[in-house]
Amino acid sequence: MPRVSDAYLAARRTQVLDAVRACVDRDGLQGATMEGIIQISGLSTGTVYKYIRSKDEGIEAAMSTALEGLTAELLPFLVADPMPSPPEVVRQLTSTLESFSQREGFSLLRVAMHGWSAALSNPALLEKTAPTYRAFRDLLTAAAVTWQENGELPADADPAEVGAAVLSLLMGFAAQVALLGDTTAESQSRGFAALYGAGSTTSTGRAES
Amino acid sequence: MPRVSDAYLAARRTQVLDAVRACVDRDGLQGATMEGIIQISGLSTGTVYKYIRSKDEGIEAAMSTALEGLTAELLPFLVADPMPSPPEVVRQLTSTLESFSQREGFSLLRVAMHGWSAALSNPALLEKTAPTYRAFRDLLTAAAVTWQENGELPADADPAEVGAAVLSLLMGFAAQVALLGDTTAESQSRGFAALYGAGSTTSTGRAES
Amino acid sequence: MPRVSDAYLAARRTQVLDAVRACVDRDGLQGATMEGIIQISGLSTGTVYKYIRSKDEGIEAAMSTALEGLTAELLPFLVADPMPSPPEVVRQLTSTLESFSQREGFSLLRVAMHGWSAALSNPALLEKTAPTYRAFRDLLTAAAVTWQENGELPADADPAEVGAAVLSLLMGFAAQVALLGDTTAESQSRGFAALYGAGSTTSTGRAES
Amino acid sequence: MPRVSDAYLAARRTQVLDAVRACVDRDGLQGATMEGIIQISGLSTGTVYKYIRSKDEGIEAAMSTALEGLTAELLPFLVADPMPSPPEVVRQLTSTLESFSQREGFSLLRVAMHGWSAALSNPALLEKTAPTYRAFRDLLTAAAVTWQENGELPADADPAEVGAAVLSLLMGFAAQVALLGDTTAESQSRGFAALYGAGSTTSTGRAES
DNA sequence: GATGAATGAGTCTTCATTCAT
DNA sequence: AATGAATGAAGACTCATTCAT
Repeated sequence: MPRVSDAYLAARRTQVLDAVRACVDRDGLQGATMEGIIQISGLSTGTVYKYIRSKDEGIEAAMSTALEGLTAELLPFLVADPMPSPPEVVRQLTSTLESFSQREGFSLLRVAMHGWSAALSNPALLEKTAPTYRAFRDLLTAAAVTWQENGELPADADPAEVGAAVLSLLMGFAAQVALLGDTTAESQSRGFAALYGAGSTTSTGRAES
Repeated sequence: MPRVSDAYLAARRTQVLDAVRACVDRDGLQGATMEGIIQISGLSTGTVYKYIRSKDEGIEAAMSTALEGLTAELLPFLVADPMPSPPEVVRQLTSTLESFSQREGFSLLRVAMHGWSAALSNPALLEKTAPTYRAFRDLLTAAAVTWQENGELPADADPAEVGAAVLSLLMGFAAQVALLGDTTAESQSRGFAALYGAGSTTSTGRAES
Repeated sequence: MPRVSDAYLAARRTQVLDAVRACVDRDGLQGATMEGIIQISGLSTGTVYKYIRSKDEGIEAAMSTALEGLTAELLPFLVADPMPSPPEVVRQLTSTLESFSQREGFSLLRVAMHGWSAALSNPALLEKTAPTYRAFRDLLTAAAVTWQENGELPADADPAEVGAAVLSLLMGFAAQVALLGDTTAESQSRGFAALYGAGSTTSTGRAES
Repeated sequence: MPRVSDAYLAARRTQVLDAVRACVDRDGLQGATMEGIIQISGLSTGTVYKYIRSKDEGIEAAMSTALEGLTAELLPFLVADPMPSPPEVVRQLTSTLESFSQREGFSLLRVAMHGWSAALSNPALLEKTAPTYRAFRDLLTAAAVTWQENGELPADADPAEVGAAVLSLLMGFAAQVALLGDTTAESQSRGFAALYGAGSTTSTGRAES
C-alpha cells in the first residue's frame, strides 16, 4: 500500500526519463551528466535517484523507451497491405522519423545517433539496441519480398540485401538531417524515387500507380 | 635523444595521433581519455603532451587528418570520366569505406560515427566537419548531373536530391556496418542495384509480371 | 544533511576560507595547494569545492575578507579625536597588527607578506590589493595633516611624505616580525619614539651634550 | 685541465643565475619555473642543469649573490665616520636600494620581497637569509649607538630598538615601492626627516649641521 | 660540453553516488 | 517520499629532472 498512487510514481519516472533524453540530446550519451539531468528534470538529486538506479540504468531505460516508441510508430508502414512501392515506403518512414525530430523536448534522430556512437564503445548497450535494428531490417527484408512478389524488384534480387540498402537509406537520412540539417524526408525521397525510376522516360516517383 | 631528425618528430606525432584515433575508436570521442591515449601510444604522459597541445587539439588533429585522408581516397571515384552508373559508384565508394575499416589500428567508419555524435553536441566540431560532408555531397550532386546527362536519371529529377539520397546511402552504410557488422559493400550495393531503375517501365524487364 | 540553515552553510564557507588562510600562511599564496587546504579543512575534496568555485576564487575571498577585517580593526586609530602623537599612533597600529598574528589559526602578518609577493607577479591581484594600501596611506596622510595642525610636525613638511614614511614603518614592522620574529610592537615603537623629534633643537633636552 | 677556461664557466654560471633572478622577479620565487629560467637564459635545459644542481640550488645561489651584493653596497653608509644624522643615513640607504631597482634586468627590491615571502614557508631559506638581515640590523644598531653618542638620540633610548625601527623603515620602503610604485627614496626620507625634526620651529632635515 | 626528448609524480577539478535529516 | 550536503575516485595537464646522443 504505497502512500502515493502508481500513476504518480509512473509520471515521476517519465519526468526523469524525459530529462535524461533531453540531456542526452544536448550533451550526447557520454557527455550527459547527472547534474544536467537533475537540473532539467527540476527534481532534486535524491529524488532522481529514487526513480533511476544509476545514470546508466536511466539512460538505458530512456533510450529503450524511445526506440520502442519509434519502432511502434514505424511498424504500420511495414505491414501495410497492399505494400506501397519502395520510394513511397521510404517517404513514409523518413517522414515519420522527421516528425520525431522535435517532439517531447528532444530530437529522436539526434538521440539515436548519440546511441549509435555509444553502442560502438559499450557492448552492453550494443546488445540492447542492435537486435532492435536487426528486427527492423528484417521487416524491411519482408517488405522487399513483397515488392519482389509484386514485380517491383528484379526476380534475382536478394531481399535481405535490398532490406539492408533501405535501412542504410533511413539511417543515413537520420545522420544527414542531424548533422547537416538541410535535408527533408520529401526531398530525399524524391531523390531516391529518381534512382528507383531511373531509365524511365516518364517522370519520377508517382509513375507506378 | 637530442637533435633528432624532423622525420623522427613527425613519426612521433603520428604515433600519438594514431593512439588518439585508436582510443577514440574504442571509447568514443567524448569517452576517450588521456590515460587511454597514453597507454595505447606506449609513451609517457609528458611525451604525449609534447606532441599535442591538449586532448582536444590532439583529437581534432587526429580526426581532421583521418577525414582528409578519407576524402582524398574517395575523390577519384567522383571525378571519373566516364562516370559509372549510380550502383557502380556506390559500390566503389562503399568498398573504399570498407577498406578503411581496419587500417592503422582503428576503424575509420567507427571513428566517423563517433565524430557525428560528438559534432551534434559540439558546435565547434560541427563547424569543422559539416563543410566536409557538404562538399562531398556537392560532388555527389555533380555526379547526379552527369548521370542525368547520360540519361541514367529521369529528366525532371533534382540532382541535389539525388546527391542527398546517395549520401544517405553511404552514411547509412557506415552506420549499419559499424553497428550491425553483417553488411558488406558488395551486398548493400547489390541491394541498391536491385532498387536502381526497378521502377522504370522500360527497365530490366522483370517488372509488371 | 539537507535543508540545513544558512548559518550552517556560512559556517562551512568560513571553515573552508579559514583552511585557505592557514594553508596560505604555511605554504605561501603560490605554494598553497588544494590538497593542503582540503586536509586542513577536514572536509573532502568535493565538499571544499562546494564552497569555493576554484582555488583562486577561494584564495581571493580568503584574502579579501582578512584584509577587510584588518582595515576595520585599524581604522579607529586613524580617525581618533584628539589624534595621539605619531609614536603613539604607530604603537597602537603595530600593536593591533601584532595581535592579528596568531588569531584564527593563521598569522595575518605572514599572509599579508605572501600577498605582497604574489601581487608583484599577479597584476589582477595587485589591482585588488594596491587600492586598499593606498587608501590606508591616505588615512595616514590625513593624520599627518592633523599632526601638523597640532604643531607636532614642521610647518613645511609634506603630509603625504610623512604618511608614506609611517606606512613604511608599519609594513616594515610586519616584514621584520614575520621574518625575524624578535621584534615587538612595543619595542619598535619605543625605537621610533626615540627618533621622533630627536632632531628638534627644542627637543627632550638631552641633545648637544 | 678543463677544455674551456674558468672564466667561461663563471660567465655561464652568471648567465644562468641572472636568468633565475629575472624569472624570480617576474614570477616570484615559488612561481619561477625551470622552463622560464631556461628560456630567459637562452640556453638549453641540459646546459642550465650543468651550472645549477637544481632549481632550488639555483634560486638560493641567485638570491644569496644578490643579497651579498646589496649588503656590500649598503655597508659603507653604516661605517661612515662621521656618521650622518638618521634622516640622512635613511636617505642614503633608500637611495641606494632605489638604484638597485632596475639594474641587471631585474629589480632587487621585488626579488627581495619574493624572498621574504618564500622564506616564511621555507625554513631552509629562512636559515640562509635571516642572519643577513639580522647582521644588517646590528649595523643599524651600531649606528644608533653612534647617534646616541653624538647626542642625536635621547640618552635613555635603546639603540637596538632604534635599529629595528630604522630597519622597518627600509624594509617598508622596499615593500611600498614594489607594491605601490609611487614612493621615492627622497620623498620618504623627507617624510622621516619631518618626524625626526618634529617639535622644531625651524625647517626639516638639514637643520642639524 | 651541449642538446632536448623523455619521464612520471603531483596538481586542479569534475561528477556519480550515498545517506542523514 | 524528498532533499541536498558530503564523498572520493578519476581525469586533464604541468613541470623538475635525467640521460642518450
